[in-house]
Amino acid sequence: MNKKSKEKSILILFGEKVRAERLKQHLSQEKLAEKAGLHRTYIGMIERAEKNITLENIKKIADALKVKITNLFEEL
Amino acid sequence: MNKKSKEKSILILFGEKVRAERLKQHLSQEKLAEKAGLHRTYIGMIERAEKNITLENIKKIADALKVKITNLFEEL
DNA sequence: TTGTGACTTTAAGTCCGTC
DNA sequence: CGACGGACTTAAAGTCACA
Repeated sequence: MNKKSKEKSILILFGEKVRAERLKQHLSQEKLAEKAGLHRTYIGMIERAEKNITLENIKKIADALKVKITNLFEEL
Repeated sequence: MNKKSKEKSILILFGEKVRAERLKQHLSQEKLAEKAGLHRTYIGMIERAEKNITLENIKKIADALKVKITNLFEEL
């Protein structure tokens, strides 16, 4: 899986969801990273769909945002 | 993340969901692997929660099972 | 048909920084 | 605050032989 591939993928949709929810709560990437126990640069990479996130980290982010995982995949 | 850790995690719940759905459709791990474009043993590892699956592979499996991703996280 | 250990390759994920 | 890069460590991806 190439880091630079442009396919309109689930990763992009997921990143958009995370960003939208983060902004709605007025959190910086740094704050969200802190809450999720992840690194600040990594949150940015997820939002830009540069990394293929694992299930456990999906859960950490969902928890940090206080949303259900299903909310992050709504129209899928 | 230790392969042997016993934490009742999201990985276990996900594996159970996949197995339940696979059996409901009377598919072998091998058949599902073929449909998903993944390896036979890998599907087994996912069902037994030995691998922290990434989002793209979650999608492949959901597609192969013809279910929505949200269905695989229903009561989360 | 599935589980498991061993294994190599690739990518996830961290941490430093600059713009 | 966020995008992005380089270098790095750890873990996932992916495969195999055999139980």
